[in-house]
Amino acid sequence: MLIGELARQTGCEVETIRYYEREGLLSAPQRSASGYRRYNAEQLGELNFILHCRSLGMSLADIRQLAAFKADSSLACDDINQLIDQQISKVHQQVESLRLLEQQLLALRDRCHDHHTVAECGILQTLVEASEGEPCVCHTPFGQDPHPHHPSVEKQ
Amino acid sequence: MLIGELARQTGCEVETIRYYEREGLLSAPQRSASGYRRYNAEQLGELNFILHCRSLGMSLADIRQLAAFKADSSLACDDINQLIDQQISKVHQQVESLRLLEQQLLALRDRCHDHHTVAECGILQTLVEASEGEPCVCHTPFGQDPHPHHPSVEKQ
DNA sequence: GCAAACCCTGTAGTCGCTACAAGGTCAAGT
DNA sequence: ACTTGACCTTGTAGCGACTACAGGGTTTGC
Ligand SMILES: [Zn+2]
Ligand SMILES: [Zn+2]
Ligand SMILES: [Zn+2]
Ligand SMILES: [Zn+2]
Repeated sequence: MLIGELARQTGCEVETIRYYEREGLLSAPQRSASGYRRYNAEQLGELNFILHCRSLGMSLADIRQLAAFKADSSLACDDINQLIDQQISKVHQQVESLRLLEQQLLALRDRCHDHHTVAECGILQTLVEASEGEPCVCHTPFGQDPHPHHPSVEKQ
Repeated sequence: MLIGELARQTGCEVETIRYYEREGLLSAPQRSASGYRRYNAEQLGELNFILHCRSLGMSLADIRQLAAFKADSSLACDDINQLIDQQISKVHQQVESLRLLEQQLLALRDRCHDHHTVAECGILQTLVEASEGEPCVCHTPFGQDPHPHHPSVEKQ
């Protein structure tokens, strides 16, 4: 199986497969006389493992870890559980901060209903006023502390 | 006001301020004889505007757009509303997919309770089985379609 | 014998910063 | 006058997880 066929079977782009190999996630495949990569069922499994973990939002570093555990099955699995727990709490935090963000955006959106000129747009007014130090609907929707702004979302 | 003072007043890192200037988001400030950037209240407002928008998850491209609107206030504000609407729907989608992700991770986590060896770890077993084409708890928790996996989270 | 479809390597771009390195400037203390 | 340290400057490279070429080689079918 050539790389294009593997890509078709997994739905993964050819360039991404080569990238995973470069990153040491996928073991280097055999090569044909002309240098083409030849894959077998084992590497199909390897790639599907990676894609499955990626679809669970895991980083490539996490996946490398998991693959190492897979290789040495006599180890204790506490580290696996911890890895998943960390992933869960990371995702949970992201959900929470994005939900807050959505509320803030909805409050901001509520400042402009009809279409008129920019000069009268409540959204832009709110944003400008906030930049001048006044409290804003988006960040103080329910009478919370006015400012500071920054750490609403930690990573995007 | 020098760049360090501006950084202190806004909570923004010095390097980030220079980056915003390079990206054309912040207007180039006056310079002292020795080349030091000197800021005034106007640029403090500009930077706070950017930081406020960033804290709402907007991209620098979006902020550039908003700044352009701010400059020409005779335009119709429909584009502003549309920009915010897009931001809302983007964030909403992220929330939804991350919530699904959290459920999937919790289902996976549920496969391993006690600490034992990797060979017996239900989490790793599930991941390996899924990579061999079998349905997995994480992606089919309530009897949904088994596979395909990929587009669970679109951007991270 | 030639075109299309595939494959290869290597490099650079994406986004929003962050972290240097290598140097210049300025105010205070000795 | 000299030194220390805090500040400032530019430029470049790195992060993560790809994506998009450029510039070539190979294979297949007609
Ligand atoms: Zn409006
Ligand atoms: Zn606000
Ligand atoms: Zn376990
Ligand atoms: Zn799954």
